[in-house]
Amino acid sequence: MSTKVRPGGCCDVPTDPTPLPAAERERLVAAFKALAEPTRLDVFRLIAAQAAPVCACDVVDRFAVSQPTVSHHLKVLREAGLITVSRRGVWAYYGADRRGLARLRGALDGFLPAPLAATG
Amino acid sequence: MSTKVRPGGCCDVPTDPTPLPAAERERLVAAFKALAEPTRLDVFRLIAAQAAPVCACDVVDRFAVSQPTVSHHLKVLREAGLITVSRRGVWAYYGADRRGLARLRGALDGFLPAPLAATG
DNA sequence: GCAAGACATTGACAAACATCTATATCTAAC
DNA sequence: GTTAGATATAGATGTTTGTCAATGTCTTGC
Repeated sequence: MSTKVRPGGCCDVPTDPTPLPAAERERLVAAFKALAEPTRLDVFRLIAAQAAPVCACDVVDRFAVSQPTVSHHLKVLREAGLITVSRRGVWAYYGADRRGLARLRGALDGFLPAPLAATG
Repeated sequence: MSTKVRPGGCCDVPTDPTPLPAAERERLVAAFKALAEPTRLDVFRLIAAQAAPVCACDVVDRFAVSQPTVSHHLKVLREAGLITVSRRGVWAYYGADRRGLARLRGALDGFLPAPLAATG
């Protein structure tokens, strides 16, 4: 409905968006934040482009920032649920977490109202 | 390919991700950054959930931050290509820019390598 | 023209963050 | 056990950013 006349007469009352649990919202914000930094986005894109997990040393080699900075970015991406890590000996291998990407995509789709999301 | 043996023997050389033009990368980062702030994400969700554009005054009414702060968030979202604004008299109406959302979604899909993106 | 109201801009400030150097931890090889 | 190398953590620093109060701009109605 929402045909209530406003005091100022500017418009109708907006409808409420789909409820978003606090935990899910926090995770979503963390994921967006993780991808919102140029270097970190490139790190993620490198990792996500591989068929197999990438050695951390290769990530360090590819970027113009220091090893601790790369390590920090990897940690942020991991805590955002976008990549996973597995260790073999002294090496750490990072791979894209497809569930994280799927969650992000699902959230994007959920932003639009149902009728419009279907059309375009 | 990429079966080259590394000096350290840790792994294969990672393949290059899909090239991302600087301008497109910048726009992508701006969009992620715009959604990476809790209040701003909620503002966007409110706007995107509507079938028709929302009056700015309604956004101000709904959030616990000041009017200038809301105005700032709206500007960030607009400059990120996620919402558009149209004015009628003294009022400003904000609506979701579906192209911005589509662009974001397309980027997410492009992160994974082709074979995996199809399956997962 | 003037007053009122809606929205945008400015300037200031505290918190968050990306980055570095230095150091710690942990594994493998000898 | 000691050394070397890969990765993670800690502390410091300059920049970015979210927020507010104050003010500016622009439109409407009298």
